[in-house]
This record gives sequence, C-alpha cells and structure tokens, in this order.
Amino acid sequence: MYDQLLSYIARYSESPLTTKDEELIKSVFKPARLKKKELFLEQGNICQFTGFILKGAMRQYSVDSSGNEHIIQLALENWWMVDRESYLMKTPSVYNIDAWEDTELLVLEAADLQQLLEIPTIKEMFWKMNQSSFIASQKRLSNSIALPAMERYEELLKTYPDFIQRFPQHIIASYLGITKETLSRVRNKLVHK
Amino acid sequence: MYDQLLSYIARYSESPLTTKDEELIKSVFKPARLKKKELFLEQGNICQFTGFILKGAMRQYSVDSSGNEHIIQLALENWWMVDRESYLMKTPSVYNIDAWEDTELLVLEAADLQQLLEIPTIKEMFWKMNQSSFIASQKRLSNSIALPAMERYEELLKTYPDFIQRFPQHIIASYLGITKETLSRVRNKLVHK
DNA sequence: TGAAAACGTTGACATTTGTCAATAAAGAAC
DNA sequence: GTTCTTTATTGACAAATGTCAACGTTTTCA
Repeated sequence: MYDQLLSYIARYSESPLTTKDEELIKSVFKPARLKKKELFLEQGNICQFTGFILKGAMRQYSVDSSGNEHIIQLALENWWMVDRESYLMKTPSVYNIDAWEDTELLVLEAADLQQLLEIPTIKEMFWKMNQSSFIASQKRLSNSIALPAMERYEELLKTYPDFIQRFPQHIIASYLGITKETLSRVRNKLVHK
Repeated sequence: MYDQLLSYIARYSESPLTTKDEELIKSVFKPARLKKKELFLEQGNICQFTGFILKGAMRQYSVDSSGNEHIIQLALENWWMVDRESYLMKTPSVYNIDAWEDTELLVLEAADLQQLLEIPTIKEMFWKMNQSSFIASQKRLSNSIALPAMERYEELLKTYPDFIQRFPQHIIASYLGITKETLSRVRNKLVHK
C-alpha cells in the first residue's frame, strides 16, 4: 500500500530515502477510504488532511449562491488532494472536496507535515509538486481568460485525456467553466468538423 | 538598493541571514532597468531571469492569433516576475513580459538559483512565495470560472486595489478576461447602483 | 506647445453562452 | 427485473459579452 507513495516520491526526487525515512513516512501517512460522494472536506471547515490518491477519483469545488457547483480541481491516482490555503493557514475553506469514485487514500495531517519536511528527499518532492501545481494552475488560468469554450475543451482533451474517461460531461463542463449544454454543443461541433 | 530585497526576505522567513548569506545575495542579484514597454521576456525565448521589482510595474501576457493581449499577471513593487515554467524547464515561453512603467529590478539568473537555495532562509522564503503564488493563482482561477464579469471586477477591487491606480482600464479588463468595453459598462453599472 | 498616441465611453449589432424544459438512454439500486 | 437516478442531447429563448465604429478627453513627447 505504501509502495505506490514511495515510488511516487522516488520519481519526484533525486536522492533515495533511508529505511528510517520510510518508517517515518509509513507512520504519518494513514490509510483512508471514501465512498463515492463522501466528503473529504466540507465548505466552512478547516482542511485537516492532505490526501494522496492510491485509487479512485476526487473533485474540489465551490458552490455558488444559486447552488451551482464549480469544479476547481479534479484528481486521479497518484495526485494530491488538499485545499492548500485552508490546510496551511488553518482558515475555513470555501471549497468542498469529495470522492467521485470509491477512493483509497493515504492522508497526512497538517501537524505531521513539518516533521516530514525535515527529510530532504520529501522536501524536494513537495518543492517540485508545488512548482508544477503552480505552473498547471497558471496554464489553466491562461486558457480560461484567453480561449473560447471549444478551445478550452480541446486543450483539456490534450492535457488530461483521462478526465474524459473518468468524469461525466457535466463535471468536465464545470471544470471548464461552462454549462453541460454548452459542452454538449461544443462536442457536437467538433464531431462535425 | 539591496535593503529592499533583504527586508522582503526577512519578512517571509523566520531565521535571519548571516553576513555571508547577504554577500552571496548581493553577488547573484544584479540590478537592471527597463524602460516602459521594454521587454523582459519575449515569446519564443527562454526566460533567463527571475526579477524582483524594486520600483515600477510589469505585466506578463500572451498574444492570441488575432493579436489580442491576454494579461496573465501584473506585478508592482516587491513582487517577483518570471515565467516559472520557462525559467525552470528551460523551454521557450509562450508569454511576453514587459515593463508598464519605467522599472528597476534585481534579477537572478537561473544558473545562480541552486546556489541561493542552499541558504535555508532563502529556501524558506521561496517556499512561502511558491505557496502563495499557487493559492493566488487558484483563487483567480476559481473566480474566473465561477463569477461573472462584474463580480470578478469587484473581487479585484478588494484584492489588489493598487492595480486600479497603476494600470489603465484596458489592462485591467484583459487581466479579468473581458474587453475594455465590457469593463467600462460594468464600472458604469457599479457607479449607478 | 502642438501633434500624435493612448485612453475611456457609448451605441448598434453580432456572437457566445446560459437557462429552462422536454426527452431519451444508460446506469445504479433494491 | 424493474424502478429511480444520473447522464446527455436538443430546441426555444434570454442574458452576457464581444465587435466595430465613432467620439471626446487626456497624456505623451518631440
């Protein structure tokens, strides 16, 4: 069960982990399971955990005054899921996070994070993860302000083709910032062009 | 000239810098000046520098096939400016970065970054900067997909009131992902409500 | 200081996207 | 197996935003 996390760490760092490091990792990351639709974080609460997805699919979203969900982030196996602002600053979150499929996770409490970061290999891994999260977020933002709906969808097809397989269209639409009807029409146009 | 950077570092880290650390910082950060509209990074080139703005205002933007500019980032005094993806991966950038006002910077070459990161205080500062960049980017993304133009503008007014003072409306509009005409109408509605 | 450029606003109209309702198919639950 | 829920599509219409052109003002700078 921890092999998946350990090999993830190995892939995103240069130096190997000592046996002692591995012990620490196994002691602070706790296994957890979520049923489909089960909440990992509820709006208004403080995000207590960082989750590493072993198996399953999750989503992070806000709910607006009309009750519409807006998907901020989707995540599959070997992705991290957390509301970083809430987790780090211990402020109430404006987002919900839940499981879209039955999901197995390894979760890390905020209180254990500092201890983990004393392992240079882990620190390096999180450093890289932060960098790529930021870069991905900035790209998505760039698409969001610069591209019309169809091109945003085409970008998504290229960047995260798995999403299309794992999430229904209304979720994809929300991720793109459009309605499911608009996405349906966009797809229709793409087929006929 | 370096005091501004040193006090920035002090503000975003817990431990103080040694005199030796300060010497290193002064040796790797080089002063630079940009005239208004002068390019710091041109689309297609690799971003060579991270800039710390001492005085002035800058923008990072893409240019679409119709020649329209889309502002990805605006920055003022005590902000960092860089295309992180290009800088770190050494890949050609899709963005331009230029000065919107005559600007004074301290610039850091990518080659000198590693050396700097060996100073724990600096590493901590960059760590925090990465975190807050990501959080800011995610918030902006969240607004971009969830809020209509007027509310995005109101959010901007709250979050970065300085931008309104320092950049003309067509720049603000582009930052929000709308046209200058739409922004003008939004502002008109806000006055009359 | 005077011409040129940049900026901001407005109107008319086009385009994109959203809303609502109806329908049908696919999938989940009992 | 059959009922209920979820998902996807489509049409008619509404709302938001974009486009283009014109105009006046402000700013820039030679």
